[in-house]
Amino acid sequence: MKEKELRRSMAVFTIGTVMKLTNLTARQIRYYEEQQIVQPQRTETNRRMYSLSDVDRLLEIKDYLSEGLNIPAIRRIYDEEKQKTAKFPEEKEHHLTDEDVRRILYKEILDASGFNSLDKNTWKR
DNA sequence: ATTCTGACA
DNA sequence: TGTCAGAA
Repeated sequence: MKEKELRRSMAVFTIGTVMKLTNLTARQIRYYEEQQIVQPQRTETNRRMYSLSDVDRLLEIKDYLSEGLNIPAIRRIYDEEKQKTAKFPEEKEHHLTDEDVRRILYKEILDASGFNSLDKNTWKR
């Protein structure tokens, strides 16, 4: 299943088609890149090229944002995912268990909403 | 015609 | 985030 990963990783979409696929504006797509949460490739002429994975990521970012997460929080999530990938190169699929994601998201949502007065042990687990 | 960067009435 | 300018 390495062939599939390769295809999902190949940058074949222009920002124009990504806009249609994600319903995001070019401004937003470029901004997210600025914030380091998506890293499209560039052509020799400096045009951004996105892969299927990038599109999925953009769609995912849209969800996180609507769930109340801010850019820094989202960046941290992908950074942690990258750290685990580096730690377990073999396990290509489940880098983060559903529980890991829930725990992280719940914490981030509280951070983003400035509701940090609660005891961390209250929603631990 | 499309995309890029930088800037802000 | 929108939008406009000037360049590629």
